[in-house]
Amino acid sequence: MPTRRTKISADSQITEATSYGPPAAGSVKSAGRVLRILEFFDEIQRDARVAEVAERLAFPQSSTSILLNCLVELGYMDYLPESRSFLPSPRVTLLGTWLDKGPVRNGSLIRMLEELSHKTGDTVIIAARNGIFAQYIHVLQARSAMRFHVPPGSRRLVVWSATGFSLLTACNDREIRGLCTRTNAEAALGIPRIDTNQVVENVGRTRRDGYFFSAGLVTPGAGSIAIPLPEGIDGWNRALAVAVSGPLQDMTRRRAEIVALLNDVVQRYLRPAPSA
Amino acid sequence: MPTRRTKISADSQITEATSYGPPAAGSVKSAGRVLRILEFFDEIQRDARVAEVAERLAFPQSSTSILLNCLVELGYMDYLPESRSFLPSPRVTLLGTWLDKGPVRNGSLIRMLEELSHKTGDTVIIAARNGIFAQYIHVLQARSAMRFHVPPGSRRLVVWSATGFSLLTACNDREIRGLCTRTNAEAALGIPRIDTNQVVENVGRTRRDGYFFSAGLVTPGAGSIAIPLPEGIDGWNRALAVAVSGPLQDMTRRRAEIVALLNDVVQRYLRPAPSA
DNA sequence: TATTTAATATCATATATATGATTAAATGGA
DNA sequence: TCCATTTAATCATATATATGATATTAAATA
Repeated sequence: MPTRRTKISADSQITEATSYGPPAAGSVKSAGRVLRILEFFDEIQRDARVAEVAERLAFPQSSTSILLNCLVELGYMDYLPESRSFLPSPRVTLLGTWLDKGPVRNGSLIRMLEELSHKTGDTVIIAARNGIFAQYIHVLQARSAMRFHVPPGSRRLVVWSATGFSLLTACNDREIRGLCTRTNAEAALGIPRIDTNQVVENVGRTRRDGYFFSAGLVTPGAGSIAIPLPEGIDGWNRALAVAVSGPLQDMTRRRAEIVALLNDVVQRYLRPAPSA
Repeated sequence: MPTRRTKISADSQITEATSYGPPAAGSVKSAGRVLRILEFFDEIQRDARVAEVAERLAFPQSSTSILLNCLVELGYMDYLPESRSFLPSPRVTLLGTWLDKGPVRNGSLIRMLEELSHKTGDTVIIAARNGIFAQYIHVLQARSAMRFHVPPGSRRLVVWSATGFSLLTACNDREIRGLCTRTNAEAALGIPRIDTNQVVENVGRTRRDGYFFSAGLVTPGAGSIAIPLPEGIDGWNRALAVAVSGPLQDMTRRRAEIVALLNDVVQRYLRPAPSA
């Protein structure tokens, strides 16, 4: 039996957030908060005051105040005295720009998401694999009235979610089965046991169809249509998947339309020239 | 006597790092560390192990280990088991991308810096104003043997540095004088008193010449040539300045050449079409 | 201007984090 | 395989942070 280093760290880091679903707790509180604050601004795309940040992220007002002022001090936030509001500084924009010379950095991935969001009105998600999870690394919230709010950073089991199946299309069956075993071992806390054969089958279907339709697979009442992005899309060969998510009824009805749209935008934004 | 809110928070946040120069302490330790880690990867542009990060950033190894694993947990870092190394995830790339539809986001600012770095071999800096400081929000380290290492986040007095004078070209004399007063009040801890008239004169010269040459103004033995960037370059009207920095002798000798190069790259990368 | 309301900073302290020392694991030779 | 070496995780605890309550400030209104 090979000892797995990974297992150790996973155990120690995942405390009460051991289960899947909602965001990861993350052991260092303010570390996570800083990033959630930056993502919050990413979501609202305007300046915001202490009270608003505190409320939306459910941080205590006093802590939020201290943290925001600390970020100003460090040069990652600007303070706008006239409105007593905060806004990420250009220093943030530069973080991570080097990572990707391709679609992420040049903005075509973002533009693609914006078109998807605009044309569907639904929640649009990019997911990447993180351990046994598919983690939502970027979320454009739905603009429709009836909507599920999906916080960025949310996780779903990679072996049991629409985005997960899409991510797994890049893996062979042996790897997939290994992940199922690992998932059943690590995440087996009240979660129904994952059926390995069914996972392999679902991934296979995703490969054949080019997408996966989830009808309330994780969230009852929610439907998701996910497709894998072309490999190498992010510069270092890490699989990514995009999903459109909304009320199940809605997704079911518009399934064909959304699948067509997804294929279309991927084709237009990500295929043509992978040059800068 | 008007009460200034800003003053209060400045006092409480700036502890022992009250003086200018080296990086700001920032009150929330791990908040700052997270961002310094991301910037570190920005600097080395490859994966790195715990030990290396710990050493280069002078964090304790144990703290570094915990923090990196926490970032993996949160989905901001990828762990590469085969090399036991870490690398920022695509989630980081998306932070702050919305902020700027212009040169920062589309990469032309970055490409401009890269060309500057390549052609001069010297340290290349972008600075933005942060309170009474010009803060280095992005730094490409020199590739020459004899070099000063300039950590990103470093600060200089905006009223007494090459980048500062460049940033102040966007301000009128009244604002500049106000900043001098404020600087003398807030930062007067062993720093020679700033001569307001001389500051106004230096900014004026920067306006006329289009650049400012600093001969060891802050760091003895170091020379800097700074120029203001066109306004609105970052999408929300925040002044930015670019500087090339190196050994004073070197800078003095190549002054004309570097000034010409700076003007040239700004012209080529940032003037043409401010469209996406 | 005085008063009310809303928003944010500050304070003391309970609590979570950061750290040096240690243990455990992985790697590379003999 | 075993040992030496390198690297990273873990532990207990000193220390720094997070927080509810409160004071302060600014804005809105009379």
